Amino acid sequence: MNKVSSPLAVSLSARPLHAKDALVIARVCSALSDPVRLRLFDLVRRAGAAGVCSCDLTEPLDRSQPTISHHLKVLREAGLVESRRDGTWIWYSATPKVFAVVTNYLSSVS
Amino acid sequence: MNKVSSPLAVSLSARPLHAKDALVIARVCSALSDPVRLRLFDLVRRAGAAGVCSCDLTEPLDRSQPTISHHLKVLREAGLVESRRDGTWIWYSATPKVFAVVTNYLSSVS
DNA sequence: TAGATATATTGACAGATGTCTATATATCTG
DNA sequence: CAGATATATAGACATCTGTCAATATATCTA
Repeated sequence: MNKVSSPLAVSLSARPLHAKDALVIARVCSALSDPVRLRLFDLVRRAGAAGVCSCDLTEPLDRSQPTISHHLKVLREAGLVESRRDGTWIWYSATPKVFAVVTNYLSSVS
Repeated sequence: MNKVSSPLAVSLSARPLHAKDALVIARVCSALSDPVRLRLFDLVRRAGAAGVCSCDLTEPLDRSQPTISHHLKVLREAGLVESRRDGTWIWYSATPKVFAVVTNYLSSVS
C-alpha cells in the first residue's frame, strides 16, 4: 500500500514528497483553489465527453466573459480541461487524467 | 455513479456545485496550492497520530522559521492539521477528516 | 528570577491573482 | 467584403500571498 504502483502514482510512499512532485500537485490544487474556477470546472466535467460550449459558462457564474475566459485558460494550462473549436464557438471538456496524480496522493490520507 | 452516497459527499451529483460547497473545497485546495506547504503537510501526515515536532520541519524545507510557522497556520486554519503543545515545543498531526470533502468530489472524476 | 530555547506575530516588500473595461481576433453568414 | 457573434488578449487596479528580519511570547531549567 505504501508502494508506488504506477508512473502517475504519487501516493504515500516511503520517501517524503519530492519538490518536483509537489509542484505537479500544487499546480492542480492551485487551479482548483478559486471558488469560481472550481464551479467552472464542475460545469465542464458534468458535460462529459461531449463538453460544453464556453458561451453557456459565463452567465451561471456571474462573471464577465473575459474573466471566464481567463479561468478556462488556467484550467487548460493545469491540464484539467481541453478545448476544441467548432465554428464560432469553443467546446470545453474535462481531462480527468491529471487528477490521477492528485487523487492518488490525497486519497492515501483518509 | 452519479449518486451522492454519504453525508460528506460533495461528489458528482445531480446539481452543479453550490457556491457554498465550492468555498469549502477551494479552501482546502488553496491550502495545498503551494509546493512548500504541500511538502510540509506531507511531512506532518507521514508522522501519523504521534505527530511531528515543529522544530523538525524548518530545516528539510529550507525556509525560515517564521515562514514555516505561517504555513502551519494556513494548514491549521484549513482544517488539515492540528497542533498540541508539549512543553516548549509543539506537535503537529494531520486531521484527514476534511479530506473527505475534497477526495469525494475529486475522485468522482476519474 | 534570569537565561535559554521553541514558536508565534509584526511589518515590510516583491510578485501573483481575480476582476473589470476596452479592444483584438476568429469565424460564420449574407 | 461587411456585419454579427464568440472568444481571447491587453492593460489597469485592488487585494492576496510567500518570504524574510526583527521582535514578542511561552515554556523550561538552573
